[in-house]
Amino acid sequence: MSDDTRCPRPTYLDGLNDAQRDAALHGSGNAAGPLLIIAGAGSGKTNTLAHRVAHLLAEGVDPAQILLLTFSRRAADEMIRRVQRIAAKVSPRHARLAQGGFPWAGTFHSVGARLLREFAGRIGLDPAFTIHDREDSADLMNLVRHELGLSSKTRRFPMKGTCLAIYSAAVNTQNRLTDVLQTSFPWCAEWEADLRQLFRAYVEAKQAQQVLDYDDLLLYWAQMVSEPDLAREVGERFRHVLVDEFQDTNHLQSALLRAMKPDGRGLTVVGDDAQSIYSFRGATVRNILDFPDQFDPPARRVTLDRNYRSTPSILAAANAVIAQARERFSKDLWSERPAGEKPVLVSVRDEADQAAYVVEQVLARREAGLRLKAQAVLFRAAHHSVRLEIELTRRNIPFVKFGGLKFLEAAHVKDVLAVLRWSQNLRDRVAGFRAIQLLPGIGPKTAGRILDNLQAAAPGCALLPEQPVPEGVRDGWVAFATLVEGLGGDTWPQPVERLAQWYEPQLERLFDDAHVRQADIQQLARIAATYPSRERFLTELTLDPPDATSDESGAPLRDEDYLILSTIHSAKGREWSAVSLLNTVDGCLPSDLATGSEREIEEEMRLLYVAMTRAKDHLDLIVPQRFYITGQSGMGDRHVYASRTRFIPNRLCGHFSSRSWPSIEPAVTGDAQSRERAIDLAARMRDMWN
DNA sequence: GCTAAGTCTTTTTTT
DNA sequence: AAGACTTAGC
Repeated sequence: MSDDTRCPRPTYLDGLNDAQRDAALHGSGNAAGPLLIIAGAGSGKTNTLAHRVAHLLAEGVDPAQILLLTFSRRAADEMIRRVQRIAAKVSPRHARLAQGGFPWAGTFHSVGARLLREFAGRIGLDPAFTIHDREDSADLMNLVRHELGLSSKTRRFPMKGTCLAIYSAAVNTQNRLTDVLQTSFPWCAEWEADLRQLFRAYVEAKQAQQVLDYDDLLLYWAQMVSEPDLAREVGERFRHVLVDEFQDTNHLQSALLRAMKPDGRGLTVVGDDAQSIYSFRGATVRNILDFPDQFDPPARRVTLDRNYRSTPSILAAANAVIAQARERFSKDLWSERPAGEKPVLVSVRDEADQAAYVVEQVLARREAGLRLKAQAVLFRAAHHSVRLEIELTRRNIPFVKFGGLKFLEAAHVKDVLAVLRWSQNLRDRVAGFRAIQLLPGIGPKTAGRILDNLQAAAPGCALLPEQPVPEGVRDGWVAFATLVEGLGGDTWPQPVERLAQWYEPQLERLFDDAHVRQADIQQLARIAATYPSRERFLTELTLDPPDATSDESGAPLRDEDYLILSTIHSAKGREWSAVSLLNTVDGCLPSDLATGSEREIEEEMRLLYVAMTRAKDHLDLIVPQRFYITGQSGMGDRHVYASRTRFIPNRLCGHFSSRSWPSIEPAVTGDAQSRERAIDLAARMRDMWN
């Protein structure tokens, strides 16, 4: 018997290298033990996982038995597309099977929502529960906070966002409140007793209104599978559970995986500890570092360290940066591509020059034949790109921005959605509270009273127009109440259009830039029309919000060429031929707000690593020398000097080339001047801390 | 009881 | 630069 027949290698696996194939084929047959794939940046992770899924299909696993957990909806779609392409190579039957889709592919949160709706009856949950996004949750927290009288304490009580952050951290890390306060929010520790009371009331409020927040989607899921019978039932339904971006899962998520797959059989997780960048959301590198030894026998580990993306020069620099990290699965990425050019450290005077430099480079590369879409500008915080956005708009260069303020978070969009949500569920206090106050002359007091009345009354909304409101508002209120009552009767998407019509005068009254916002409302109506019903629209929008904001520059058409602007977090998993990183400066990266502990600083270092490893061929790290202080009157000249990020100390400079822009005139006075400035600089740096 | 104006705090990354 | 809270005025 020849080797070939004993180990037949299906041709659809031909494109993989040895390690990738090893991962794809792991545990062929039924006895697939737990598998950890450490997949470095650009090592073909998605491809490997997609092959593994296709291989499972080839072995006869039904797509409905595969639970595929990814970080974002977009990642899930991409994965499924690839699986379908590979399955087409296996056989026509498998192609059809894959074409039918994977019902259980998505984010932890969206899969959680689906499971909970299905099992709602058995865990005492209303199957029609609504889902609050972060801002809704913060609003509810605020409501409760006021009701408990915590806002009028003599010493200032933490604000709604902080309260929610503390609550969320406690839930996601599964730590005690005391510990969470101690480690992450020491300045709020004095409020522990009040916070505990607040959180208890917050949970009760959610339950009274049949509302779940993001954390609940995981928490209820975890609670559900902590019941042995349900755990077995859910665990058996999914013969295979595959988790992407495992380094960014939190304690709660790993607990829930373990509950479903106690012995790890059928469990595959993929990740890269060097790219863990979500600890602010409770994610912990420990999940991936400790994964193998959770099981007996321990999980098999496969490392993918061959990089197919970047030039060796870029990889060498990125490896040198991440080598400074303290704890990780050691791996250095390698590549067989030609060396390429070193990453460039570009020194510019200020943010205005930074924007000008980026535009010049982007245009030059486009002249050289590189499409805008193959280029990206990355940054730590969404507002870092403001200058550049202005410059791009002025120069008529189309761009799309990822990350930062979402379309759905804009006040006017939230207003319309609040009315729509309230019309669906009049007991939704958060939506109602916001919706009712849209009427001029009605504030928190009247709104609260109306909601109390509705709560007390029997379900059904016949009495809405009769609610007590101040005299001058009567007519407006009756018109509004009638509209809200009528929305349920219209066929979708009529309600959104009627609502938009009603909202227009409010828009004029509330905002100076009403016409810009009006465009967003129309955009919302267009998005709404792509959903089959009001219910589906409202529930699915919270979990899968549209990606990019429709900017004033006008959203570029799909087939048009445009430049990508993105926060580093939103750039996860993506790649471009040329990447420019803005503000590679201490204070921005690491962010001033994240230098509290060594753990936070390490995460900022990984952030730089993630940014660098997005680049295939060209990488510019831009270092503005000074920053103007915002908030000063008129054309103030107050500024601070910044220095290159601490993650690229001098001893690593050999991995980079350096340049200044605009190029320094070789004038005799140049040196003297710059030295004088340097002395000045040191004094100012000290002054910053006075 | 509502709104508008003024003061003080917080300020990132996202499902 | 925005949001939360307080205070003054209608």
